[in-house]
Amino acid sequence: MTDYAVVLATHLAAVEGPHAARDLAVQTQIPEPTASKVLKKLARAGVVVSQRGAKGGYALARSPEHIGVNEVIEAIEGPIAVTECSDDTTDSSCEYETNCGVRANWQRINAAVHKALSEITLADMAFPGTAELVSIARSSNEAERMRAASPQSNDVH
Amino acid sequence: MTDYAVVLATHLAAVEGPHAARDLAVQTQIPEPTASKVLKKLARAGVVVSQRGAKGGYALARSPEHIGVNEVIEAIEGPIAVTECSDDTTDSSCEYETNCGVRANWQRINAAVHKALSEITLADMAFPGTAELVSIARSSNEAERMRAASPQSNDVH
DNA sequence: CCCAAATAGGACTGAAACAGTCCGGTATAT
DNA sequence: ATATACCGGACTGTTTCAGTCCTATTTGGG
Repeated sequence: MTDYAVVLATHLAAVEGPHAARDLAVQTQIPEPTASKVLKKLARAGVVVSQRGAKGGYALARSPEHIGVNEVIEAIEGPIAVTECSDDTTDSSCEYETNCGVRANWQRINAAVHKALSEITLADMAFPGTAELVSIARSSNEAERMRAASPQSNDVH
Repeated sequence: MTDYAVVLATHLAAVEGPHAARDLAVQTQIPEPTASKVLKKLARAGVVVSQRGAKGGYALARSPEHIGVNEVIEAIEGPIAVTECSDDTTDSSCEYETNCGVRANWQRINAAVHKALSEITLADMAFPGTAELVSIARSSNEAERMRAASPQSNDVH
């Protein structure tokens, strides 16, 4: 579902102008009800704006270079997890300092992911420049090495 | 489960020396069978090494500063998703160029996440330096802004 | 003024993933 | 020999998720 959102948002970035949900579904090969659902979430999150009624449709809320893929992903999956250490009365879970230290640092991981994602804009996705294609080629070795490991779920979140 | 892995690995990085699964479970407040399961996966992926038999236990396979959290996370969840466009006969799913272009760029997102995660080592998690604490403070604004959005699942996976 | 087009919102369902547990097997110090 | 501790996998109940469908509500056009 998250990947659908990225595909749809990128398509909106590439073509520009309002699109009916049905048209987008056809053009992106995504089943229509699902595409509609995704677009609703994107609208709710403020990534796209919607126009109801006849001749209505969806369009990006801002210009593609000002929308990071993090916004698209978080619109679908909710905010990247922030494990709060203890907002509860019992701080018993914190009596082991080393463990608590880890949980405090957990947000560093989230921040890193968030930052990495926010640095990729829909403009990058829709109109990849040559400079960035190089960086893709360079990282393809890593990608292939990764593929060897375990065969499990997809999704980013 | 992924967060358990990070907690356990960080604990191994912080203390050093072999630890029995049971001890680790107690020290990290993680239910023992689950901790054991996680450790097995980490061993399988080569993040930690195991010593069987009496006086056995787990220890990091390498020094903490040479193990990125990406290794820990990928050991549990499998490699970060790589949506391959088409290794199939029918290239029908590629007849819409804009759509296919997106899928090609999808791996850029994965690469970015992978890179961000690999730049955080277990040493960073176990012994956070002051310099990096600054970067955490700086990014806490973002974190709080994120919190406002939608109330959904956690996990990084 | 009325109708058709199009989104908003939510209820519902079947399938998949996941956390957590448990057991029989194997290796190894004492 | 024996107690200790990891290895491997099977099993289960819960939860999440993708996908569908139905009923408003809004809006442009004849």
